Amino acid sequence: MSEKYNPQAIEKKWQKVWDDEKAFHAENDYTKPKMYNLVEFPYPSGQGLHVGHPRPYTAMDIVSRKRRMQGYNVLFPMGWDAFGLPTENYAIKNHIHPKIVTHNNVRHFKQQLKSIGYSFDWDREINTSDPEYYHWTQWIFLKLFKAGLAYKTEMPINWCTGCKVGLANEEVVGGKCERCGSPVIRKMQSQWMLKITAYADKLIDGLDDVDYIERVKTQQKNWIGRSHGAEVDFQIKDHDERLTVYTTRPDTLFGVTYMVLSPEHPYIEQFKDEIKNYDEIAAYREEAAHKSDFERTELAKEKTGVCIDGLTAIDPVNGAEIPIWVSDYVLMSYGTGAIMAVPAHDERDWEFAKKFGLPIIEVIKGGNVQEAAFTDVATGTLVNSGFLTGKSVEEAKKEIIHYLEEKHLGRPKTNYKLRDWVFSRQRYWGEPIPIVKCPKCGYVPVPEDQLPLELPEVESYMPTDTGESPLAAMTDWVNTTCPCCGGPAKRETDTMPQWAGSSWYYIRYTDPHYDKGIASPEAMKYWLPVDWYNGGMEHTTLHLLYSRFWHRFLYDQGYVPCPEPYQKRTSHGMILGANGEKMSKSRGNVVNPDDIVREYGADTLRTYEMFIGAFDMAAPWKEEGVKGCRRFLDRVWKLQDIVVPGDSYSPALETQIHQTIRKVSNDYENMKYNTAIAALMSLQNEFTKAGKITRADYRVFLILLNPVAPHITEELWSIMNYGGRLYQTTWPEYDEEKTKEKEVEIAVQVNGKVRGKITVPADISKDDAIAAAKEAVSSRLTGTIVKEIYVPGRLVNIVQKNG
RNA sequence: GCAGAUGUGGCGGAAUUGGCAUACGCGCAUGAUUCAGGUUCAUGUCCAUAUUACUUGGGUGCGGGUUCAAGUCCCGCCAUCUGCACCA
Repeated sequence: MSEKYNPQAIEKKWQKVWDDEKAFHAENDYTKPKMYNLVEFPYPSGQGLHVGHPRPYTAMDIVSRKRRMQGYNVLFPMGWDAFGLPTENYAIKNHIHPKIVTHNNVRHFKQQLKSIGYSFDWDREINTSDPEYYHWTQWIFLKLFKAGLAYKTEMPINWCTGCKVGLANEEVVGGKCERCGSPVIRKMQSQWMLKITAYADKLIDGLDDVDYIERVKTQQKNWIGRSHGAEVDFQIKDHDERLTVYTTRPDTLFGVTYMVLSPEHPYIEQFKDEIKNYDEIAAYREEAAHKSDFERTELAKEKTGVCIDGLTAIDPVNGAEIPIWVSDYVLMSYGTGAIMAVPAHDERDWEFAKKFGLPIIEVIKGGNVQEAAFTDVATGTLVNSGFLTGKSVEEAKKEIIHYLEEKHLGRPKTNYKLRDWVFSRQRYWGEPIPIVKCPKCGYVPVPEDQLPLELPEVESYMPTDTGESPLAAMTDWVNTTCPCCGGPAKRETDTMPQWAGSSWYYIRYTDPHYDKGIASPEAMKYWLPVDWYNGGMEHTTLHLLYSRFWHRFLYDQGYVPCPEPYQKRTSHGMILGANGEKMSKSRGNVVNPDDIVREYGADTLRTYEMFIGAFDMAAPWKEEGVKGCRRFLDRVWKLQDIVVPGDSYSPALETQIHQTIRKVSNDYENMKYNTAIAALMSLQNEFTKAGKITRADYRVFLILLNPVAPHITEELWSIMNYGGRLYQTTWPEYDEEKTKEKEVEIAVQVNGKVRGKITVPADISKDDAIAAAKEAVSSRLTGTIVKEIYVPGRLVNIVQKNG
């Protein structure tokens, strides 16, 4: 009789063996077939790992372990996205240097990850807050700057009127500061920006050449939001100036009944003296400044606005005089900050027109525009539209743009919803932006041989009263000389956002200690692109897009060998709390993986995380389910007591074993871990029921289970004396012929309802199958048979008509 | 509001992409083992209905439709979840 399964002892033992043997070291042997598997590196927060982290990590660990056994040189690295706001806030509160906080958190995370037995190559560990790492983050920024893709502009930020600091959106709760409760307003601040919009087309088109799950592609495309439309110029009455708007529907130009300016539109100041109700408009603008873009568009149901008294626009096609309004549903950040409103054919315009009693003119036939906006582009025909009347929407678009171009009243224009990337943070715990501000030379890059520009030690991590970074108080550090003219100058005190370090980390893993560049050309040529990158859906539009942007830029500059960083992208679902809600400290439903490892073992944790449900869907954590997985592993452990000699599979189970090898091999690659485990459970049930298992059966079973539960299988491998290490074994093959059943049970339906079942040879002919089926349900065949359907291996359906 | 997804037993979820709905696991019930509890093992478990039978009917969020056949395809609703650019 075997000893009791004791995961705590077994797991520690094998983790040490793997470490000592450098079992999962990615070799720099560039002649082998490679596979680069990547998971999103964690932000080492003070809370430690929660059970959401192991889901993607275990999934990719399974693929990595399997591929190693199939002969691949696998790179499966791990590191730390270590700069960030919560660490800084913790440091401010507790007066501890963020470096120390980060160090402690990383130590804790690493110990947790090690206890789960991941096959990471720890020799390639990186940390974005390490100067040796951010040296190259800063270097990339300088390249962007020199290419004209980094620039400074005035941007509104969230400003806490109490703390007098800039706040992250997340720190603003209901328009108030999360910490002190004071109102938050939008304040203009000079910010570094990266011109990601210059790469909008490349980022869309690049998606054609990569293997991303469809919803990631769709979401990125929608986020970039490319639309083809036109800019139209409206003359302002009695002035030389024209008001330019962007529209995707120039065909509806005859239906314009008013214009709307964003409250921040420069014309409001420019025409201040002409506007009779300027005070009212200024008050409205003040009010809008308290709302975020999100709130402004969300409050769509209660539209607000003020009509400008004193300015009128002229319709370029029919000369009609059109009133100009100001409303916050128009955003300065999209298009030109002004729109032409066509209430008959746009929902937001329609609601606004209804509320303020503005006219609604139908220009496309098909709906009842007094009841609702008619927005169907496909079927509509133009009416009330002068020379466009009678044309389809498509034709009218072309014609009107042609007309506007000819008269110099407009032009075709492609627009993007994507906005440039705000790259400045007025914070301490981030990469210093390596720029010097010289009164003579302007913004001057720090020479590359002076990188890394290290973060100086400061006394307080609190931003200054003026909203500048804490670095601004470090006069020794701030005051410097201009690298260009040698005169006195000041350093930039803003730091980079956390996204910076994570935008290129996958490059650094290929050669983490290289000191002449981001990584050696040989390492990049061999390892890049990442073959498979798995991460959360929540990173689709920000991190994933930002890193694709940086990579594409580096490619255009000749620094990386391929245009796209990630060949394949998949996404995991969230692990929710037992109550079906997102896990969070405030909801009190967080589960710590340490507790699961301690009570049930890492292999049970891994198995449950994979068995919990479809990998790409959210699933609630249930401790009862964990127990079921532990029971499964207990049964696997006990199989050792019923092993019988035998170099081949049990004849009775041979078909099922070959089927299981096929299913598990395919399911691991297709991220269907739950059904792979279900198939292994079924096989284990068969072994237990049979009361015996041959050495060959057990051997292949252990290999198949190994990627999911590496410790217990390695231990059993050793107990069974199969020789060597399981992790060094070759992945099993299956024989397609041997997966085929000799006999199959098929359903017999009469008029689509199952009325019986028959067992027939798998290769039975259609006629024989139908004949056998008819016999099985003969008592029910009372009418005239009108149709007979045979689906091989599935069913026979006999359709009859009575009477 | 915009964008992306999801909805199947008491619960987590399967279903080869139009072919026997509910695999696998949990829970529960009954029995065995045990002084007992736990563990372990065996059997059963979609709902209703009938039965000393292998009965009959219903059933994949709701309402329609296509088809010999629909969880799967089409049209229209409803509900829930995720993201929205300074959390990462």
